[in-house]
Amino acid sequence: MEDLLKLEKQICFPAYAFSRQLTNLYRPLLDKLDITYPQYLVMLVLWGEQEKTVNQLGVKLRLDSGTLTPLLKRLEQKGFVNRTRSKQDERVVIVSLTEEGTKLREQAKDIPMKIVACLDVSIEELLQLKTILNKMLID
Amino acid sequence: MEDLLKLEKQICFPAYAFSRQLTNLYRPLLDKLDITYPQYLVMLVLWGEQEKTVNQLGVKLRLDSGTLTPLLKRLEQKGFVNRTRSKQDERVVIVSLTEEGTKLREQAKDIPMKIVACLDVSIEELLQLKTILNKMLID
DNA sequence: TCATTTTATATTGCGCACAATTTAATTTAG
DNA sequence: CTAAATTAAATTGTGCGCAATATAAAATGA
Repeated sequence: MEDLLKLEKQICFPAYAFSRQLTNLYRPLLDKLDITYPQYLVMLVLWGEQEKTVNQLGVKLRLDSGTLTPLLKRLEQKGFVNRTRSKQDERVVIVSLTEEGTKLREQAKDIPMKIVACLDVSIEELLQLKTILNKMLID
Repeated sequence: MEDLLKLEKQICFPAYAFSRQLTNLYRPLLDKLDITYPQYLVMLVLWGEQEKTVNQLGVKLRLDSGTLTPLLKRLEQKGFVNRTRSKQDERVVIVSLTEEGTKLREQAKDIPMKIVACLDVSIEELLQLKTILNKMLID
């Protein structure tokens, strides 16, 4: 008789609520760096790789130019990234870290730890969650 | 040496990406009912309980009036819900299903099945995911 | 070669999310 | 009983997300 049209039966609602809860947990920490959670994700990529095209960022973060272009302009305005057209291909925009953007990493280094502490579950469960989620991500 | 400031090391990014992937999976199905995913969540609650105040919806869905008020106005405009002030307490707005809103349930009944089919993982893993996520939801 | 197609980014428009503030009704305390 | 505090929604403003479209540069092909 199980009625799948019950909020309590849904898997999708917890995923949606959890995702929002996460960005709310990040908010006070990221406020100190003057960036938002999606902006932080871009910075994470750039801290790892120095520079990326808009397209490459989009593939990594699963976001399109409609989201990234204005977001990157805001990061540029804050002075954390540069946006320059590629000389070889004028269509391509290369996003790179400024000195300020590079330095920001220092202030961000203990954020992951603090977030995990908030979540108050075991590392095993976190890894388990990550494994399942990654498996469920299509592509 | 593990560098937690790596996108690949983050648990939060898969959660964020998965949540967006879900609403993208729902979109083509919900387009046919002319509602969005957050609107669908409101309908789920009302299909179960007939009527709720804005506050009660907010508690269940973890959304505030800043999000719900305009969303509910859109559902009202589509003819799926009524919004009426409580006679006992004029501050309270009661949201209830219209006949159209009630009928919409019929068209939604196989959506959960279709979504699960898209995800292509075992029921056990889904339940495991749901358990962990619910555990991680604070409150 | 030069029109056609493809690709990369940008723009527009809509609907969330959420912080901060406002408005108005109810509760409470003195 | 009334001033102060609390509560419920609404409003305002900012930043995503994403569909749809536009723009412009590069690649392809007859």
